[in-house]
Amino acid sequence: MARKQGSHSDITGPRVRAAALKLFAAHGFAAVSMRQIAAEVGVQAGALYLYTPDKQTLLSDLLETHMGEVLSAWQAELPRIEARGGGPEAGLDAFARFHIRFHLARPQAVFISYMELRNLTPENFAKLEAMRKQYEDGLEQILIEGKARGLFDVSDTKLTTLALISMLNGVLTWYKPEGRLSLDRVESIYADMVSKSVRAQERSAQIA
Amino acid sequence: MARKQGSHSDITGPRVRAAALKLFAAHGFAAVSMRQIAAEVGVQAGALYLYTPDKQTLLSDLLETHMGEVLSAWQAELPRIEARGGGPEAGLDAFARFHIRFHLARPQAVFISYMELRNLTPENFAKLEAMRKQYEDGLEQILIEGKARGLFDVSDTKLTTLALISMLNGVLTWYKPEGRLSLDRVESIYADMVSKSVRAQERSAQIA
DNA sequence: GTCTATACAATGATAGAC
DNA sequence: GTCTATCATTGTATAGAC
Repeated sequence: MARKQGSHSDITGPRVRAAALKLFAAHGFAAVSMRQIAAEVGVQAGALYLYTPDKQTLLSDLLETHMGEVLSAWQAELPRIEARGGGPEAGLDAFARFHIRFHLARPQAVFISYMELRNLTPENFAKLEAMRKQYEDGLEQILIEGKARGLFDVSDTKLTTLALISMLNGVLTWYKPEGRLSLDRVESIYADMVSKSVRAQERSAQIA
Repeated sequence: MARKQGSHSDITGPRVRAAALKLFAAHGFAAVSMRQIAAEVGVQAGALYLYTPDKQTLLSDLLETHMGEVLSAWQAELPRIEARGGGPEAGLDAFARFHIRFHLARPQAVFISYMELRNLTPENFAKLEAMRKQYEDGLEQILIEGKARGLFDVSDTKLTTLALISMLNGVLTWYKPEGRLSLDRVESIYADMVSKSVRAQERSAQIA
């Protein structure tokens, strides 16, 4: 029989995206059906097409929204770095802590951002790649400046940028909020490893 | 004993696994159909079931074979570490270089080993996790020994193990054999970052 | 051992009733 | 705006011919 008649487009739209995000993160884009998403929302499959032209667009909207949030959140972080002196060391520490904190607060969006890129159309993929590159460039600039000042010993800033981000992303694969380590502790350990891995050697014995 | 004209089980079996590996890595387990795998091999879909009971087993066989190769290859590497003195510093360097080299030689298998774990049945997943843990323990033992000797400054060996492996795995996302950096160079840069990120501070100025 | 043929559920997406 | 009903297609897997 006829179920609810109410107009819910303003609330159902976000719920559709939330359900898709949750299910894509849990099972993968290709493994999740529109019917599953609809069931999670509590509507029929056909109703989803009021909120997205197709499944592919639903995915790319989630990814673009996420990367947009990453970029603007990092922009918002920059004044805080200046307040700490603004040098490359402060910047690198801030980047590591920001990355850990922000990503752990949005594990599902981060997860699909790294897993489901290949399910995007070439156009959508290119747009996401450009945003990701912009974020990476923020870190690389810090490395470049630190290297120029002799603070960092980095032979290849591009490679090092990617290596550091990979290390930081790894936290997603194991971190559990109820685990033995607090978020602050995890942040500090990672920030310390990042810092040490690029720091120029103080004059002292090298290992053989 | 009637001779058959197309007896190829000894060659078709490996080709089925090779095709599945290639397609799973390229598009994801859930996105690849048995029909696609069959087309890649050049047989009909039904013929695949001569070589695997089902799609899920095809995946878990690929992953278990790969992890078995990782473990035995690392075992084979241990004598080489002894030859270099056998200390934690030599061990850590050897691990980083081994991991980079071995993984870059099998990018597809490594890729699905990290991406498709969630598509395994709980039993198959548990088996794979145990093998992965065994590999990680090899690295953690090096860190534990280095920490005990005062060579490494590592506050949490488990977390550091995961962070280092994440960093090393990252090479897969960007390395191209025809790129601007040689494999040796990449190996060296990563091994250097790994080494520095855990090395105990020589006495000298700390950053503020 | 490999094929064709097929079973039969599930998929993404659309049309039209209310 | 949501529903039911439906479309063409594709999914995994099996049966039986040769």
